[in-house]
Amino acid sequence: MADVAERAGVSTSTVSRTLRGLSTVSPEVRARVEKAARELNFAVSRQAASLVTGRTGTVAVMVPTLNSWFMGSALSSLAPLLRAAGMQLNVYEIPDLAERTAFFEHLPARRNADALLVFSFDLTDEETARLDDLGMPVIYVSQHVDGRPSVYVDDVAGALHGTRHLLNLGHRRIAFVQTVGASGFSFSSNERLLGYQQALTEAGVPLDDDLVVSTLVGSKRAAAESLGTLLSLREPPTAIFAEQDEVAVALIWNLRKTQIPVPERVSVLGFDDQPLADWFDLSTVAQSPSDMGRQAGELALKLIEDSAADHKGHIVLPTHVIPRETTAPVAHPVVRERDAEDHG
Amino acid sequence: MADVAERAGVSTSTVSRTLRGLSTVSPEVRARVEKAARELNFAVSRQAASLVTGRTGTVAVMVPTLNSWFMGSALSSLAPLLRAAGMQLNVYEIPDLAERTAFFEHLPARRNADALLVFSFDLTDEETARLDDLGMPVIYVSQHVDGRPSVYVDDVAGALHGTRHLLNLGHRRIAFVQTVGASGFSFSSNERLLGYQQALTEAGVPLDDDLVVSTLVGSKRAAAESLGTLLSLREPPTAIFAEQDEVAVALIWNLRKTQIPVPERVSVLGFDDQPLADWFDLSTVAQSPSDMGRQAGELALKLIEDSAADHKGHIVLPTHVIPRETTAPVAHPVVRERDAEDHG
DNA sequence: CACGCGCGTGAAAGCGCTGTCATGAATACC
DNA sequence: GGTATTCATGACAGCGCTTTCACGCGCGTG
Repeated sequence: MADVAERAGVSTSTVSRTLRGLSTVSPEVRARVEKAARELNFAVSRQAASLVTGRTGTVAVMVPTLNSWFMGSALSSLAPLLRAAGMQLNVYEIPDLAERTAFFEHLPARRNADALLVFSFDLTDEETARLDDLGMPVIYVSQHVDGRPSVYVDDVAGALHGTRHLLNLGHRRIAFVQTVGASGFSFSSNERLLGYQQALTEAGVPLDDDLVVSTLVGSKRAAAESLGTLLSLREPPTAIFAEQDEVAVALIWNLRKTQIPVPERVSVLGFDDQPLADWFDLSTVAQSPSDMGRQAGELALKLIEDSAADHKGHIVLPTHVIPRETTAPVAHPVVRERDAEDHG
Repeated sequence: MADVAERAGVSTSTVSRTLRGLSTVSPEVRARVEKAARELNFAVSRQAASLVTGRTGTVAVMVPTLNSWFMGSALSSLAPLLRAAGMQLNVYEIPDLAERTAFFEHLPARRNADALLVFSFDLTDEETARLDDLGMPVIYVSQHVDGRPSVYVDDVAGALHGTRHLLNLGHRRIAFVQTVGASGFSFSSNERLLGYQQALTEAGVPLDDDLVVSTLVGSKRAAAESLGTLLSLREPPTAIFAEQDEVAVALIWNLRKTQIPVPERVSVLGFDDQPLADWFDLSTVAQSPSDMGRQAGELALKLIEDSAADHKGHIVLPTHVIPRETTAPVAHPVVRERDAEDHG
């Protein structure tokens, strides 16, 4: 910076003021300084600046993985927003328990960021408490923590609407396929299950535990097993609601393999609306991680700007049912009508 | 740090030495300092440290998007590697030309990182030159730049082997579908085309410009148009080699829609081997972005460690043909045999 | 017993910025 | 026309750390 100052024939104070866009610099001087800075290829060291301002100009995000549609979309909308605000984006990928423990032990983000966005972790109370005295705003994304700023999708409503869609098509035997996935990654399982159950109850359809199965995400084989369980029930489902598109697609893949037509014989509904869903013409419940990323980013910037704001409200995002080609009216209306009479 | 020093009854120098693990600290003092640091929940400020050491403990990556299988995989393998080395990961997402210009104008990474990984950009000479005097190791990933450390996949060989696979199945009319995508994002188009041409030439099959078409990535409609072009040729292809899995899948989607059986009537071969390929049972040429990320990360750490190393060699990664269900022997061997006689 | 040497430690000088305060010039006011 | 006021600018302290250098102690050596 001294070099720039010398070249422009001013003091470092003036250079600093110019480069930070303060208004108390005369236009000619500003021009001179900017020219010098450009010529010398100068960029302010955030490190040095942060030392005195106490602000790092960095937002840290803690994510379970970078390799997923969900995180990709969320970060992809978050990043430009931060850049526009002159902030850097620091990523902590915490894929397993060991890393997680290490993270909470050392809190490497401490003093190295102005805010932390925690994505999709089911944190323990201890962990949350640890983040509380991190000395910076912490925003919980894709999860809700009482009394802390959170941004998340309304999974209950999403599953409720999805299930209603199937009910409206005449289905009564509706299975729900839960996901067991990477540890520590919260898939909001319970909330989605809850919405499913709520819709059934509301429609007067009794809950049947046999219709709720779990499967491993990303495994065709595991999907085949779950499918087998459902298809070998005394009264198999006419529709399957999978908690995640990937699982829905795995089910469809197996159904096709077995020559069971979708949706003629079995309707399949997903949840997420990731690109894969479109490729498979999968009916699904859409959520928007990019909206989530954006909202979370905006909230972070707001809290950094004005830490007194102390926003503790939750931002809840909507879902939308997207009917495509894998859901259709139930195949045997006659049987259904008798059911209806039973309940009437 | 002063607090820790006071509590432990030593000078800040000693605290600094202890916390950095220097050996010139007596065991008793070390224990005292560590205890004090733990009690005060103290963590060294990287900012302040970097001010004097000149090292930021940060690696910057410049990526065109975060929302893609390729980037997700690459970063997902890069991140833990950096964390293990005590480095932070700083992400610059440059999705469009405006951001790109801004990035090269201000070079925000300057002095805020110890190394820069540039992913998948087709940089101009000017831009490369600009990065040259960034004052830190710059590693080019998924692209090669002469005289600069680069890590990339051997696209020519990949396309060569992919095309050979189709040739070996008896195909002679093999189309190649190029990708026109997000601007600034390099898909190595030319290299893959080159490999394709090389294989044909090597097999004595004349190049036919009609068999090379371009399409927009991620658009079913665009794929339909390209497909239409190929299917309305006087002598349509019996196999299609798409430069990217996503395009291959879009082609298959359209072929199925039109009741043209894959691979019985037309073989389709992709390139990338992203998860989508597996879902569609797509035969493809596999590359490993996670290997790429790892190699690039290791190279970055090496260059940071020992800037004298001045590694300018290129790391070239292999590809593998993965035959699945969308490539099969050509349908009309009779015609082919006559062809073969023609060339004999 | 004197001397030199290594070892553990502390004092102090910055690293590159920002922010306060002082300064002087230009403008405004009575 | 003299004083008050604004305004642009510069000098300088200090943010929290690392790193040199100097110091003093205890040891081995001649």
